[in-house]
Amino acid sequence: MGYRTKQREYILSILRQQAGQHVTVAALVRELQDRGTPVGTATVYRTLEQLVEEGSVRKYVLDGKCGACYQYMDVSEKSCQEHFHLKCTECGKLFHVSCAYLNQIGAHLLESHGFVIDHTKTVLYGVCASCGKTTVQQPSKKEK
Amino acid sequence: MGYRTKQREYILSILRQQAGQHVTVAALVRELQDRGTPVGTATVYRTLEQLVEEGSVRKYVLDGKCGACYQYMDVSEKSCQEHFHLKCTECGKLFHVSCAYLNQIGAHLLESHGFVIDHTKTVLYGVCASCGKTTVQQPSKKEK
DNA sequence: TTGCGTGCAAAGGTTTTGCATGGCA
DNA sequence: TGCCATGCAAAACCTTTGCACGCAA
Repeated sequence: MGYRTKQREYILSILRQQAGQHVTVAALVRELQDRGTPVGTATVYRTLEQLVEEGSVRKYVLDGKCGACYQYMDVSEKSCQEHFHLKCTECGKLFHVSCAYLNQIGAHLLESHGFVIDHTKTVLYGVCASCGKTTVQQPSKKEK
Repeated sequence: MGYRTKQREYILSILRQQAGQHVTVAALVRELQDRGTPVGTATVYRTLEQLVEEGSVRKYVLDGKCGACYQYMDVSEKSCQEHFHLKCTECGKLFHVSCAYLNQIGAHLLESHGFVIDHTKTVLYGVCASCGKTTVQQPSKKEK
């Protein structure tokens, strides 16, 4: 589905290169620009939409602040690579955590609670290691 | 924190009445209007922001399409600091889950990842038992 | 040649912000 | 009285859409 155009190749090239990581549309457009292969924003959106549909890319809507994030799933990971996302409420940083222990959670939720977790939309909020050292669980909003 | 203004009361009144349900800012503004107690949109946003901060209200960003959803947590639920919340993306229902297994997660995250999870902000998204029987989690986009 | 893909700009919607005014404490 | 809260409008953003042109098949 879809023609094989150079714009699509440029976009896929970046996505594959950063497979597993989160990329925003803005970052993607900037990178394309920097590489000397600029692609229109609308095209980027339209292409990503298709990729999400066909399952090559996941779309995350972490919070309205900075727009959606897209993540390329390479073939091997597409089915099994399940990891959690931790977002620090202090520094806003996003952590990808994929450890055996956490991976059991999905299975536990399903077996004991009949709940199929969607890693695409789930984000664990809290305070990361570096912020935790200095802060005393104080939800701040002023540091904008 | 914050003055006790009538606008705030109007907003809280609606939120409390629909406790547990999710409300969009647009719907809130419309309802306020219909009740003959209109409140400026900016004020609604600012008030909700405060309520989210103090934990009375939860903010959900399910998909960028229709804006964020807000959900009032009544007092009995507010103190659910030590268990997880599961929200079904199909029926929108919120589940409070507190089992020994899940409670270990907080400890694990802290010990192995230095991450202090905030249960008041964290929601696990997925498909609940009853919805899972019939649905096959298909990311659709057509039903706008 | 056909029709999808692309780019640009404009439109659309949500959320934020600046500023003067009004109300709580 | 001092400050925060409110409202309005404008701005800021992200995303979508219309339309003419270009390119893949």
